[in-house]
Amino acid sequence: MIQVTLPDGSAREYEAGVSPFDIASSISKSLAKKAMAAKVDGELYDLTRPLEGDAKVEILTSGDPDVLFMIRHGTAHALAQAVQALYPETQVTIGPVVDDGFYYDFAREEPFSTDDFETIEAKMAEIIDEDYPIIREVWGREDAIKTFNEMGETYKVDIINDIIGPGEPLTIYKQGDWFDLCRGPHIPSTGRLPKAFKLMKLAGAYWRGDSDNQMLQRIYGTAWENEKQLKAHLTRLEEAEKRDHRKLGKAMDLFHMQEEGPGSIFWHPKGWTLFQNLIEYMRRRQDEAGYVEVNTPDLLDYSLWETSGHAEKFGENMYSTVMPDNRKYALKPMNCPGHLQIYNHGQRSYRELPVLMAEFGKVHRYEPSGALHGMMRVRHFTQDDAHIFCTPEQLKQECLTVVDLILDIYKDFGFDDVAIKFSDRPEERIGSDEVWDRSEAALKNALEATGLPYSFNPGEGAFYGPKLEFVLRDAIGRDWQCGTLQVDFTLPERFDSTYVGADGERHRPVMLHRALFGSLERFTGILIEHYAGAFPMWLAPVQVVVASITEEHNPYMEEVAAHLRKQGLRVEVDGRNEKINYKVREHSLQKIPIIAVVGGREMEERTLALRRFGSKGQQIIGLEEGAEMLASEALAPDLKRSAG
RNA sequence: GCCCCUAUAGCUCAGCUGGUAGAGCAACGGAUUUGUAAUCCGUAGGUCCGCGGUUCGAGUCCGUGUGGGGGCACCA
Repeated sequence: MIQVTLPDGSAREYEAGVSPFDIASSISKSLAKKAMAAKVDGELYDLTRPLEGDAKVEILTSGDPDVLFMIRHGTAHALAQAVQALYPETQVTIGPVVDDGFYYDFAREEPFSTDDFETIEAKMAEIIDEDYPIIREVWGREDAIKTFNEMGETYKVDIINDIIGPGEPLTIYKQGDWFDLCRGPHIPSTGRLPKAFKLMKLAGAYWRGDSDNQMLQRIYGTAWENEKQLKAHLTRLEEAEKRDHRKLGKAMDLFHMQEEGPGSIFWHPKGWTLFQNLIEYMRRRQDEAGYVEVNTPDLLDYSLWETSGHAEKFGENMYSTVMPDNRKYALKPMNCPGHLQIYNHGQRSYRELPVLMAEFGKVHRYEPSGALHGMMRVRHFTQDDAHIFCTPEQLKQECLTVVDLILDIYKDFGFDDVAIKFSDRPEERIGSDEVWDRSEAALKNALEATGLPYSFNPGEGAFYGPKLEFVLRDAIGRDWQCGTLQVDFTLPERFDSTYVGADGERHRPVMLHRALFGSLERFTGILIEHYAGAFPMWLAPVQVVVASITEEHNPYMEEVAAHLRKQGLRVEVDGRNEKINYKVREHSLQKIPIIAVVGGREMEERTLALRRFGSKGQQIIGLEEGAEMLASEALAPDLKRSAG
């Protein structure tokens, strides 16, 4: 007997052997027409596949996130069918659903071009118009391998041989004369695809994600339930493009990059102010949290990284050179060995622990050329790095404190939605399994004590220890991995770090690696995009522009500027012989938080006419009072809090 | 690193199928002295990314290098 829950919440019963589609038809013609898929006992299920026994069935129609998933998957199949119809020499591989759409990977000698997209899209539309029923079949292993081999679809054969377990059924989905090996499920016919799709981009991708394998051609597409959603999505992409930090960095004169320094940033005065604001803020927060700040050499003997194990794993990515003294030096790619040297300098007592050692450390990494991306991934960057040396007993508390600090700091930038990922031992690692057992347990234990939700990234830990990653969601919903917290029992061992315990014996400290912003360069880039260049006053490189109506008012303008600067505000003046409209436009485009206009009235009454970014009104306020008000508005969030 | 795309003035871009470069903004000079998102006129500005090739002739076609973009792989 089959129990069915209807969209209105009521329930009916059916005999086994009917399909969800039969059920939908028995309820109403319109439901049968709208139905896209079913959920059977909570699992997605083909609408037209007969039900075998007792089951709880739900009929899914548009508006359901699972339906969108099915639409995207169906559109991926339409893409593959269209491509093979147009370019028969093409082999298909896989075509999964991803965020906002889908992709399909093809193998073909000749490269596709985005110029082909129009042709392919038209063919896809044709396939949808044909309304081919999508039919599920279960094939025998031998048959499937034989068939795909005969067709020259070697990748499908690989999938059957290497990926699908021997016990698993091989399902084939047919639409018209085309079919694909696919786990399914699928919507009942191509005609139900909404045609709200668009092929987006072309990319290379390694077969099975392995850089030793052949490179395939990937076509990305986006697909939605209707034209309106598709349009909205495309608009979102345009909006995101407008806030691109590379674009805004140029337009706002924050930084530039050039050919001679691939992956390195030339900070212009305004960008550097922004950068320094972040450092000052972090320095205050760390001071408050009991950190001490240090500075260690950028250039050190290579042997330190041989000791740490970084040379073996990342030697290729280190800038190193042999100097005339015949010693090999390296630009530090991370600060850990430096901090261990300071920790090891002299004898440590348990009474000193924990030691919280912070450094705004510039590091150099020869990142693969293809990885470089604006200021988000560079070869020369600054970490807000710190290492916490503590006793095993202190470990949990220290982890908890770091997590609290990270989340609290992100809040000050409006990042309230932060996801935490826990990564355990990778395949390539140092340290014994016993040590990994301990460090993973310790970190997990601390994480669970926070009570925060987290996800699990198996095998993604650092080579010396497990890690937490903090992923924040920006103003337009994009995710960025920034902070990290790693537990390390191994490097203290390798560098023979010790402390003397209460028992008078030497013990091994535990080392925590943590960064909150991660890379200052990257974090600055994220902030540019998050705020779309309209920084809150405390971060803005220029907080106030004082603009005169005519040159006659320039002396008062200078007086006002001097007054505001005395309050610690970052002020520029605009006394050019231009219309006030022109000046307001220019500084609004530069997203200056406050434009203070001064003309005859203001000069006379010793006032300011303030215009705030994003609002058109003006506020008339006395010079003294206005300066004080602006100064308090310009305080960093932590200073605002302590000012009460 | 791999695949595809791409490089023209400080910036954003135009330059059809090969015939020795053009616009807007910015800059500079002048006029204008202006009340909350572009005042007018004028001037100057380019090894068309580097190198090599094809051609009578290359910004344009081909090769190669470098940078950049979109992905993949990588990410201490």
